[in-house]
Amino acid sequence: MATDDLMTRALESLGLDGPPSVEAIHGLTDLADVPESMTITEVAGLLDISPHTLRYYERAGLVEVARDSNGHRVYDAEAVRRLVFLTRMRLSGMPVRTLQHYIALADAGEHTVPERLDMLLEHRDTICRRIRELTLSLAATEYKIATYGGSTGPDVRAPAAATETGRTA
Amino acid sequence: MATDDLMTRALESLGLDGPPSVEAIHGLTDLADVPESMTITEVAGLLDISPHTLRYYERAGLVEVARDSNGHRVYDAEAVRRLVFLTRMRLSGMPVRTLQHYIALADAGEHTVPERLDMLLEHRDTICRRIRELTLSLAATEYKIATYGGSTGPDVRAPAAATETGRTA
DNA sequence: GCTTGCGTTCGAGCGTGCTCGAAGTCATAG
DNA sequence: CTATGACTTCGAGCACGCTCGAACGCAAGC
Repeated sequence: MATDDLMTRALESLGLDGPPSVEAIHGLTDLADVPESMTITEVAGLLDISPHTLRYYERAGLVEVARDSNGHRVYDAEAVRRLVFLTRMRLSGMPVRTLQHYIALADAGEHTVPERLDMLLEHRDTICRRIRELTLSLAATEYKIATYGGSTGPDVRAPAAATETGRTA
Repeated sequence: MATDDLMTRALESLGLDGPPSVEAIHGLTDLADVPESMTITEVAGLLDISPHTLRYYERAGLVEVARDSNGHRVYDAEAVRRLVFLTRMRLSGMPVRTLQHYIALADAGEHTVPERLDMLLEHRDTICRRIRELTLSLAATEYKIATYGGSTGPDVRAPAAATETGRTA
């Protein structure tokens, strides 16, 4: 069996064949419809995280959020945009510690732009590495599924000697 | 700016353009050169994890490892192959709990093959989802890098109204 | 007036996955 | 004879990222 095919199929099964422009631009711009101000549950719903987590982020110093007359949080567009960024970064694996550093820089002013840019570049590399790792793991998993015999190792060599359990469907 | 280009560049920067057959087959078969038996540090070196972690996996019931006359662990080829599988799965995000379940099934015998296969299929889907997530995050990060202005949000709309910090290099 | 509901603060707790330290055993080197 | 060093077991500790519970506040509805 051609291993190129294997990898190709693995990549195809991701659904990355066609131009994903619609998805992509949505992922990038779904923050265009941010209202003037939102409650904590609204933001939680928007970002698909819990109010608990939002309060945690605030405690961690990642966002400042104003209060209304009742002491309830009022998220303005700025805060929501920041949170969109933060959750994106979290989702792609950036640690909270790193985000704290980033935010501290952002709040420190313009002159920290180069360092922030460096952080983003490094994070980009991290994501790339991770995707490569996952792609390889995916190929390995596909392979194991395809040749499944029940042994814990793929048993790459041993074309006719199924030692433990023989089944190749 | 064309968002297709953005995504395309993002994908290209992964280095997935050419056929990665060599890499792939290596990732799949580097367990072919497994010696008859290995010490804990050798296995740790092979898998790039710590001896501590190997003992932890054993305590967790993920592998059984024999001892020599000194009470030192002796990893046979079977154990090493299993550990290769386990670390691959861990690396791709499968929880230890799930692996415990999988291993329990594998040790339970042939009749658990369908369930094990199901687990692998599900894990494959999980990896695919994760890769898609990361790919999107990568595109977003690339975008933010490209349009970097220092604000926390990408500021997709607002071509001339830089509210916080105006800089678009 | 009282309940219901949605919010608040604070600190503690938890699940995951290691990671470490202490105390001991053995084998080889000097 | 005694280090030195690689290994053992056991239980505890830790970093991370939430997640939760308790006690409270306010505002609208019955």
